[in-house]
Amino acid sequence: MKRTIFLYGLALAALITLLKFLEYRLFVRDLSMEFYIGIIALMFTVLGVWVGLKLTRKKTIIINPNFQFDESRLEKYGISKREYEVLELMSKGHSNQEIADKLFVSLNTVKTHSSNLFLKLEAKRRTQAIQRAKELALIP
Amino acid sequence: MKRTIFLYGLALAALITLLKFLEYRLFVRDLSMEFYIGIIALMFTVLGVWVGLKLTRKKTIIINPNFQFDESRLEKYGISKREYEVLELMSKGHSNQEIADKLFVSLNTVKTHSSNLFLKLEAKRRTQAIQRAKELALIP
DNA sequence: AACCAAATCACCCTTTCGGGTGAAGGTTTT
DNA sequence: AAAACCTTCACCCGAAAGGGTGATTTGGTT
Repeated sequence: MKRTIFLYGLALAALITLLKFLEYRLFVRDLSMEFYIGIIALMFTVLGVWVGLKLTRKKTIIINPNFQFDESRLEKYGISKREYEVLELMSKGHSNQEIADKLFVSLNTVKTHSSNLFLKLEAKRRTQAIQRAKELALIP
Repeated sequence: MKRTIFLYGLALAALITLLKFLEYRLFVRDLSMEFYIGIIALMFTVLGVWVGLKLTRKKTIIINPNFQFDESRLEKYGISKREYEVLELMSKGHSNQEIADKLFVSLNTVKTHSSNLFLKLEAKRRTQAIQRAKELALIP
């Protein structure tokens, strides 16, 4: 982060130097105003894109490839064991009926669990719930 | 994506209008050159940051950092570009209607694409298709 | 004993999904 | 030109999913 800011300062300094040089050329010679403005706009756009990239790249790494189950995370979101079992099967692509068969409960029960899951994970659909759960490292 | 580019164009147009206005003020009145340059630099930096953010936001959602997109895999399963776009949005938890809105096509079109996807991925449900696609390293 | 959270199930109703089929327009390949 | 493929869209219909509400049982806590 500090390095990014340092590099940003460096780039800024370089830009200003270049600008001053261009400014000199502008007033002494034949460079048109439009060209000058264009250069400035281009340079600062590039600079802005670069800064934007630098500042957001970090968020990419937040999530985990090597999954480690952590029960405290479940408590954090108030997800019970049974709900978690439903969530796991759900993420593997099973239908509610299949989940009901595997857990030896009725279809209605699975629906209740999944409804509660959606509330706790702030999801509207099961695919969204799965996505959320992965982001929260609840499931691999 | 198309929307981003469109908005970018719009923002650019607005900026240029503002620039022309400032340019007028500069030559007719009392605005200093430095001030003018500063405004331009600032505006285009902001624009650049915004564009940078827009272009990288997608990568923020990636769960598996060691994912490498490989087009040959898609060909292996006969998945077209459009179908792949649907698959991506699907895996992010969007409904068919939401996907249709994002891709600027009708709900029926999305259904067709997803049906074809299920055939090609040998899946019965969208959750299963997502699971399969991840196993096949088609999506992160 | 009283209380509470979890788990179970039911019923009703709406929305979303998914399968099947057909079709039109466009591009690429043969 | 014909064939093959992609993309787009439509209609119908049944299956699955999801929301809301209420009820019962059970195990653990107070």
